[in-house]
Parts: sequence; C-alpha cells; structure tokens
Amino acid sequence: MPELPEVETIAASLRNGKQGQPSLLGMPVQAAQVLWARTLAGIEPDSFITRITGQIIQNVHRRGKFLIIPLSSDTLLVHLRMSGDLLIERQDHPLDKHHRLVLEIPQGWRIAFNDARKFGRAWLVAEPQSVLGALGPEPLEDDLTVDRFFSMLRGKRRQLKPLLLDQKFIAGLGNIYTDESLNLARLHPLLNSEQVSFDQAALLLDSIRSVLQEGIRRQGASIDWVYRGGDFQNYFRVYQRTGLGCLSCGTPVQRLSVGQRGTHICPSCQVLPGH
DNA sequence: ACGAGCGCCTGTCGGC
DNA sequence: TGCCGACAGGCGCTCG
Repeated sequence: MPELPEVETIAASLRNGKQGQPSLLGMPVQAAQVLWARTLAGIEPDSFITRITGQIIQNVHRRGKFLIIPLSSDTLLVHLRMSGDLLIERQDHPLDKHHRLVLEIPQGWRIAFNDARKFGRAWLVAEPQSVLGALGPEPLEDDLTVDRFFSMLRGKRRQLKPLLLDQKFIAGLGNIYTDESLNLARLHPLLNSEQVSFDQAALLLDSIRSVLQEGIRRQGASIDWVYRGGDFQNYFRVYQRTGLGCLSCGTPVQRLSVGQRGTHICPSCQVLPGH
C-alpha cells in the first residue's frame, strides 16, 4: 500500500495526533503483544517484548518508505510493504484478525500494526543505520541536485522504471508514483538510464517531486480495500486508468508489464526512441 | 551489472 | 453459487 506520501502522512499523524487520537510523543510503551512472529526482523518475540517495554517514544519520522520511531535507548523501524498500516486505537477495541503487533501506551490507547498480507516488518535496533544504511537519496531533499541525479542516471545502464523502484537508487518511490512521474516527464519506463539527457533528467526530477508533493498534500492515495483516507487516487494521470484518455492528449492509457509490475503509460506521450 | 522468475501472504474481482 | 486465475501500493533471493 504505502509509498513515500502515504508513509509521510502516517508519520505526521502519529507525531502530531489528529482528531480523536493522541500524539505518540513522550508516550511510554507499557506492554507489547506479538501476534505474528515473522513480523519481527532479527529478534524473537520474547526479547522484543522485554526490550521495548518501558521505552519512551521520542519522535516519529520517515526515511524512504520506513517509519522511524526513536525510543529511549533503541529505535523501532517499521516497513509496511504492501498492505501494512499503523493504527492508534482504544485498548478495549477487539483485536482485528490482521493485527500482527500491538503496543500498549497510556490512557487506554494502543498502537496496532495491521497487515493482511504479512509482508510488513518491524525492527528494534540500537543503530538505525544498520537497516537504513543502503537507501538512496531522499527525492524531496535539496542535496539531490539535478547534476547529481543526472550523473546517477548516467552511471547506470538500467530501464528507468525498475531503476526508480530500486530503493538503493532513490528512496520512497513505488509503483504508483513511478508511473505518474514517468508520465509527467513524458519518459518511457523502458528507456535506458544512460540515454537520458540532462534536460530529461531535470524534468524527471521535477516530475518526481511534484507528484510526491501532490501525493503528500492529498494525504496519499486510497485504493481498493486498503483505505487510508487520502484522495490522491482521484488525480492519477495513468495509474489504473487503462483505456481511459491521457490527460494531455486523449490517447487511451496502455497497461504493460515491466519487471513483473503493472505499468501504465500514454503511448503517444511516452515514446521509446527507435520504436 | 542487469533482468527475469519466484517466494512470501491474503484478499478481491471478473469470467465461466 | 462456487471455482479458478489474475492481480495487488514491496522486496529479497537465485540464476543466467
């Protein structure tokens, strides 16, 4: 489910609280339950519970698609993968069958990691870099300049779409925002990264940023049965719009498969050179 | 270095 | 109605 804008939205609501739901800042973890052991990466349930209990939540932020929750002495890292979500709910609310991890916090609240497909993971580590160390640059940070992005692209010989999905190359993009960014930049997902011109690299970086920022502004996208509350899905240019008209030229949007991922393009706006 | 294929899981949807 | 395949916002692994 979540890509950068959805994770950013979740981090902000856990940090700041929202209507009918407290901020987590300063809250101690009073008890923990592990309902699906494989949700925990590199730690057994008993050790996890012992170690996290009593630690106080210092902050909630994001790096790529990871939620980062610094505690008194360790850091809790959460990756929601395809179907995960972090919910704040009352302790007397019945446990959903998809809850995998539950942390009890004061005043009758709890944090629930809900994840139907069980792909999500949580880490409890002293050093967050041990998990986050290999991530590529943040697309919205100023240190990712056009010059740097251009040389990153030219330094690889890869199809643009799988490259943008590679979290070691750039952090936070997933299937939706990659398709949207490539369409906005009028670049074909199979174009080789070493063939991208400087101007195209500049346009692509600009497109990535504008799509991510609009996603954040709209609090992410809500699709299918995994609903989050954002409404960016109503503003998609190509994603899941197969057969509908391109917003720029009216040509029907095409669906193809790239790296075993459903991929959406406008065949008129996104042309592969020499084809 | 790169891409394809597959495994991990559960749920939904469309076709028959 | 039931069954069956395709598909799903991710990522790590193996194999050429």
